[in-house]
Amino acid sequence: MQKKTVKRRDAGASAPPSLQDERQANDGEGGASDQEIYERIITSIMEHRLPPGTKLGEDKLAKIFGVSRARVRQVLARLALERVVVLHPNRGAFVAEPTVEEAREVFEVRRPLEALVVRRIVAKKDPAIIARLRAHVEAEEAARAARDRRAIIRLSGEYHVLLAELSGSTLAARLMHELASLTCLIIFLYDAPTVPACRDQEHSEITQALADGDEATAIRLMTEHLEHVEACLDLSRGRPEELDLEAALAD
Amino acid sequence: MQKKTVKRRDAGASAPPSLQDERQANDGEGGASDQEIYERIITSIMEHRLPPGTKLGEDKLAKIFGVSRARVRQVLARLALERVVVLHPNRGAFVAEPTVEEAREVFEVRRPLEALVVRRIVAKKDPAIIARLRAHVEAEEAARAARDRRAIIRLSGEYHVLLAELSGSTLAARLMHELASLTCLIIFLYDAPTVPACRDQEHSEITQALADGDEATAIRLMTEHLEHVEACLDLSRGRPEELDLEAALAD
DNA sequence: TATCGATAAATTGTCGACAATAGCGATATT
DNA sequence: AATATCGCTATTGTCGACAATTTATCGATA
Repeated sequence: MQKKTVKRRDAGASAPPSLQDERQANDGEGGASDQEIYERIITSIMEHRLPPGTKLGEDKLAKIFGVSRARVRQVLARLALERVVVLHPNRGAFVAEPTVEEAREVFEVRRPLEALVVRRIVAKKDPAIIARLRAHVEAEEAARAARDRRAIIRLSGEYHVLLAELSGSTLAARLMHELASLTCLIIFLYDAPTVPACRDQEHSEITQALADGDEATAIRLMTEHLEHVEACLDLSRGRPEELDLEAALAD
Repeated sequence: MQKKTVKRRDAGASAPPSLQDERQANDGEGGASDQEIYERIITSIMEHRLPPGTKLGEDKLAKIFGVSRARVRQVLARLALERVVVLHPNRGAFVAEPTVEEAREVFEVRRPLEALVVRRIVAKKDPAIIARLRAHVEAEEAARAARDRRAIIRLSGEYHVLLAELSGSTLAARLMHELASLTCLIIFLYDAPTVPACRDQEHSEITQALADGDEATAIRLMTEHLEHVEACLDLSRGRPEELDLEAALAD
């Protein structure tokens, strides 16, 4: 057992704010750190490569990431606390399937939280913040131009996380990270087939209002943006499976 | 004592099966559940029996609760994710010491969140909810009459958690639970020696406004309540230790 | 005597092994 | 032939032991 694993785990309490999508070849051999495993899993979930309901077997993940099962277990526990996965006792971990109620609650909490973030950003009046926001919006537009739907959804959520991080409130950033992950799951579960594709435009407009220091407009645009996203969802019916099951039994 | 090179710890042959009997270690069963351990620790933290900065040794907690270290470790990890404890790598777990910035962020997020909860409660118009709130306020008054300052602080925070739970939003309840725990830590760290003792009164008034279905008044009272609590704190200076250290070094 | 270095002790991090439980398939029975 | 029961397998839950790192103590030396 002479693995030269010189893992530097610095500051477990500080979450790296920067979000990077590096698909490093740590599959099979070479250990991955907890943070890497966490980000790989949650990115896959946000991009819907792991659909809601997917079983996340501990042994399989351990093999995939080339680490021990205990490590995977820790990451799974963290994801469960963030409600991105659910843990069934003695059954294992599954990608969460938020109910309609939970979906509404997420948007309900996000509205005032996003307004708070916007107020903080406007109060800062920092050109560097605007620059980073513009760069992110450009990345979103690039993904949209490339028709990379998965990246579009993920980047769209990450815009709000970036906003919260740049606002300077670590608490708001943490909450937004969790809510954005859940929102990605919700969108994939309930989004109507017709993609509105209006979100990039709105992110750009919000960024512009922030650049102008127009707080009222920024908050209004943000609120409308969230309402648009929620309106594009089909929350009138239950989960697909539940609906199918009910319908099948009704016949 | 002729233990010169004793590396194995099982050499003593002291049977560990029933060491540290389970007098108050476990809450009734042969072993404490994760949830029980979690609640015991967080209640102690909220009541300031575990002051900020206290080291939470894994082995000690394992002995105290009569469970294995792995179990304690899980609970500690959960508390760390809730930011009630901080984990220093290779150093252990400590009760968190929120900074002034973090304290302000907590109140900043609580304000709109509490308003959201109040709106939900008013919309429900459920007499059972009012009854439970009144019962809780009575418990607060009883603790106040008994001069049980620790219980007062804990119950004061739990009033808001109860409010969020009764509002029907599991998400809001979860967030409020975390924010209330942090608020308890903040109050113990920064509360001025002069106890205002105005909180019970305000909880009662808020409950009355909710009973009347007066949303505007309830939100106003709640907002003012939070502002009062925050105003009673001494957030103008840093943490006591930091302040002392800085002052000492300045000379 | 004070500072620096080395050794010792205690605590945390990690892992593999064992036990328990749920799911599934085979089998036998009505 | 359909169903209920029993046993098997695969996966999760738990634990104790080992390794690594930090902290404390002690001794040597200038």
